[in-house]
Amino acid sequence: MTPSAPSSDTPPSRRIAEDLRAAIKAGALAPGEKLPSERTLAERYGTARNTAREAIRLLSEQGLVTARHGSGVFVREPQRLLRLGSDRYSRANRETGLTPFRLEAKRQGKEARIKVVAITRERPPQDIAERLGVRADEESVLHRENHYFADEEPVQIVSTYLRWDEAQGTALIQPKTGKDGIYGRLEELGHIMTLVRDEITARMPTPAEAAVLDLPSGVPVIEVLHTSLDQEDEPFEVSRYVHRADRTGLLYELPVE
Amino acid sequence: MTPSAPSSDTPPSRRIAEDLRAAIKAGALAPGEKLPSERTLAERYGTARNTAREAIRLLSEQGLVTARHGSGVFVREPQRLLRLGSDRYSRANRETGLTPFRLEAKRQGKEARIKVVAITRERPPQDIAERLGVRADEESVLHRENHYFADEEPVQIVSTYLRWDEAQGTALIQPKTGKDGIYGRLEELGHIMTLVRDEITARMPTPAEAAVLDLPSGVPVIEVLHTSLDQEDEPFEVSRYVHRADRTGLLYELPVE
DNA sequence: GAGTGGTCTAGACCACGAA
DNA sequence: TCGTGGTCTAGACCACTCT
Repeated sequence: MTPSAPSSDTPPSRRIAEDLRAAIKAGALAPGEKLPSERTLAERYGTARNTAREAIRLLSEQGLVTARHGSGVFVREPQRLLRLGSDRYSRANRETGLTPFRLEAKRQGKEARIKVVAITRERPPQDIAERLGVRADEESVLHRENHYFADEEPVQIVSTYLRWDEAQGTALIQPKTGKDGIYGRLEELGHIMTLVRDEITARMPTPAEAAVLDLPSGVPVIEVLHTSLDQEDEPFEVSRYVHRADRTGLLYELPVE
Repeated sequence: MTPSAPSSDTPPSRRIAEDLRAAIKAGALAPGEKLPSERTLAERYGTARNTAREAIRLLSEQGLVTARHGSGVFVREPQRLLRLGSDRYSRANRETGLTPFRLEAKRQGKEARIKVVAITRERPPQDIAERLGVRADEESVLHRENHYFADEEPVQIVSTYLRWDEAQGTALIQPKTGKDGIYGRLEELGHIMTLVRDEITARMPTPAEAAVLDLPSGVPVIEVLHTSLDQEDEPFEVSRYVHRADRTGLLYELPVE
């Protein structure tokens, strides 16, 4: 709103950043376009290269530009979002034979791929244990970790936790869980999904997440802690979704009253 | 996961950052605790001060630490989240006489304050116009902008958009909208809220938002584009919520099928 | 006043990408 | 090969906080 006068006392690095930001917002620097090089900016503003570099760092922290080593700094292109709707858990969608992720990817003409990273018995993290109703000090859960790709680009990390005593010896500990996926198997175990609870936060990625998701700086992740409750209001599955925020939108539709 | 061996070829700044990150995760550096000063780190690792500084910058980008000018760099303390539940739009809650925000703040023993920043007639942004079903090339909406504070700390920016032709001349253009707030007035205009649609994304804040919300670096915002639909499935109110992500969690509970 | 982070300089060498 | 960003050095001065 108030441009707050990038006046004389604002340091050069911010001045440069302000100018570039304005140029980007005004469209003078279009998405995908290359910014002047650090050395050029430095000369143009009569500063040291590090000062121009600091300006660009500020922009990249804001998610406006991405540096590509060896080739330049570019205005980031707005990404089309994968819209994950609140109907993604519904049985109707399940019966298409496509998982919600595949469905959404297909809608955008992208190829979905899911990589099974790990299927292990573990001690659950505290927040998972609380929600699943199991002990955090025992190896009480089966942990399935998957990475999801759209057109070979990683877009989400999913960690699913199930009670070990239920999963043990079933297809749930196999890479391929069969028709309708894990929810199909869980239904056979007597769990009809009747209510889901999604707890949503956002934060900056850990270095490990940034590596897996191939995240440039200035892109946060959305974390969804998802709990499935059955016909007896018992939680039977908890998952942690970590989405790259520049590729993902969530959509919740709910009746009021 | 794989610590990926912070080996000999990783640059000193990352090495320092890795070490500090490990110390924080292990609890050797507790939340609220002060890190060694940049000059101390530089000496300890035998580098220039700028290199130690770069390490700290990496951590602050990850949201792990906050620098306080003149006093030091501190491990960020986990904040208790304001949990905004999907029942926040329900009439039942409305009838407590407290807005959802006041309700949640009260639950945490915090004092809520709402500041009316602007009430103006405007041309709506494109995304708002689409959802409200009005023209984007005319001054077709009333825009109410509010800032929300918990214990005098800003936590969200809310921009509410209503059709100008409806709002004009009613209490909706007043700072105080009367009993049950704007939804009370909109109900008098014949709009019963029957369905809400929330579209959720996360991103880094703009400089203006960072200023209003008093955001340290490494803290993203959650943006919720909220649409209220009435008994005829017509949208009658669209709001954009911008929450600081380190203070806000969203909670959606929904029946399946 | 002493110690802290914030900003800047004027260099240097390296790693990567495109031609 | 050349231009780009990535990292680093060894200084400097300023602005802020705390005591």
